[in-house]
Amino acid sequence: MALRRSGTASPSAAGAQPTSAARRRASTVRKPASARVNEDEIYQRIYAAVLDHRLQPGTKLKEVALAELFRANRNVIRKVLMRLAYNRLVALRPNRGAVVASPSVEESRDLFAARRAVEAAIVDAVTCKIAPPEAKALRALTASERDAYRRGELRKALKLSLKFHQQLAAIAGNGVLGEFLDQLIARTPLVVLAYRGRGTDTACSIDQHSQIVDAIVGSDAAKAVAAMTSHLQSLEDQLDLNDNAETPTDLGTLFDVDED
Amino acid sequence: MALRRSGTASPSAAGAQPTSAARRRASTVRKPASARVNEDEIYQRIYAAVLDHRLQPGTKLKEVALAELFRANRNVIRKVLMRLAYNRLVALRPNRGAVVASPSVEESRDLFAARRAVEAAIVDAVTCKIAPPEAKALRALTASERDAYRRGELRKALKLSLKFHQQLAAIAGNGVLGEFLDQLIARTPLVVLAYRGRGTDTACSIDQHSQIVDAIVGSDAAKAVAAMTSHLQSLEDQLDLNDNAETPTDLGTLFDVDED
DNA sequence: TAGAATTATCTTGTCAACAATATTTTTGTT
DNA sequence: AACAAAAATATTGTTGACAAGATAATTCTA
Repeated sequence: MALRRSGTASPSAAGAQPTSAARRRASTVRKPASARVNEDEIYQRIYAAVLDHRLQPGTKLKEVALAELFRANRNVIRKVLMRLAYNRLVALRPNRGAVVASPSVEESRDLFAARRAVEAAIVDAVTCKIAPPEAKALRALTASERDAYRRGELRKALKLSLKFHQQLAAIAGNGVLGEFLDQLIARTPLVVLAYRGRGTDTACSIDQHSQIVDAIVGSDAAKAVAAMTSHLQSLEDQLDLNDNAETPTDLGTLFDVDED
Repeated sequence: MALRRSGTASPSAAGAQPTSAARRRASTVRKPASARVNEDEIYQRIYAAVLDHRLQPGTKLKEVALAELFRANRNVIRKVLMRLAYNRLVALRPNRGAVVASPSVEESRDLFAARRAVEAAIVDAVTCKIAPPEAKALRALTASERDAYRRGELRKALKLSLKFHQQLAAIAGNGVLGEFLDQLIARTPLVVLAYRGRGTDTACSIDQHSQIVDAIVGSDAAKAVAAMTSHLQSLEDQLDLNDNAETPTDLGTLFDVDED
């Protein structure tokens, strides 16, 4: 965090135009190709591209192409890829570059199990130390979440849903658990994208969020934990995590095809 | 992982001698100063130095000094420092270099709370899916741990104690939780060193480990979780995590003194 | 002599060229 | 035409030099 820099150097250096190959790949991330961007913006950009399914699992992320695309040095790209690899959003194979990660069924299950463990602990802590203003803030969050859903603003609703979980972590006040949750949240969408089944999607989650808050303000820790656990379980249940699924995207990865 | 390389280049290149400043610092890590070492060996070396208290919290880790010391490129050092920063063993301040992390009291408490959450989940999973051979392996581990203690081989005993926790994670079979535990275990010794109080130390932990195994093989998940939780709690209780402690090592950090 | 401003030195951040490895294309053989 | 070997290309890994920033030392002023 806090790696900010003033940036925005003079764009007059009319030097290197991206190669045609780089331009082709550039269309995948779709960027105005203007000023150079700093490190964590590149991170966010690629991250968003992965989550929006614009970059499918298995896609190779070549350093020079990304560097030319973002008008950044290859060194910066390298750091970004390392960060992404750390969060398991990309896989970094020695001497063979980075590819968008394709989480296995097992990994997906583990991820949700880990979320249950971590968020159960968070909810438990929150129930013990919740104060009226914080409870109010949680209520407000679920309310605006519900609003967004009713208006059909799915994008915003999803964002607020994320914020709900992170808000709980903030109230719990455990920085370490907070970091873990961030990591888990970062990895979840990739799993959801890879294995999403029938699309009840997140529609029902708002009620579940409310139930969690109810239990918390009622100081019923066991109930709150149970509500959170079943909430996450229902999310996992919406996925197609059957062993017969044969990991749809892994096929592309296996043969190393990156269709443009 | 698996970044191994054949390495061991000819040490005959009698070129650049380390500067006197670099040599002074070198004494802190104490290394024969021979052949160049690869990335994760450097990582392990610095990690061990931090845990052995040879590198006190707050000590600056300058890139060139480390590079000369390990006969490595600055780039390699940089990657190592990033990895260490990721595991919170060092703090990476922009434009100001890396220092050995000095965990706060709050962070230390959070760490143990997180361990309780994660390891509780692990123990719970283990109790559900334990098989006879694995149970036997756990027994063997605690046995050799006890042996090491009786022989006074504290170093080995500590190592086996670590292995016990990691073995549980392995049996649980959840890779994500396993990674989390690894991170937590990596950070724990720094906290223990910074805040260790009266030295009952880890002497009692062997019995507690046995109790955990007992509950597991007895298929009593609740009891096993409770045993693990109280085990970790007793470890935390051995530390001086009172707010009045004024974070002993932070003083050195504050004034940026790195006494050689 | 104490404190502030300036200069000098040291340290990290950035970059471009080179080396090593992997991938693709071409060529030759059966 | 299908397969294997070899060359050509492309991609990642490494290195050293330079720029930007921070720290330490010096000089100047009150």
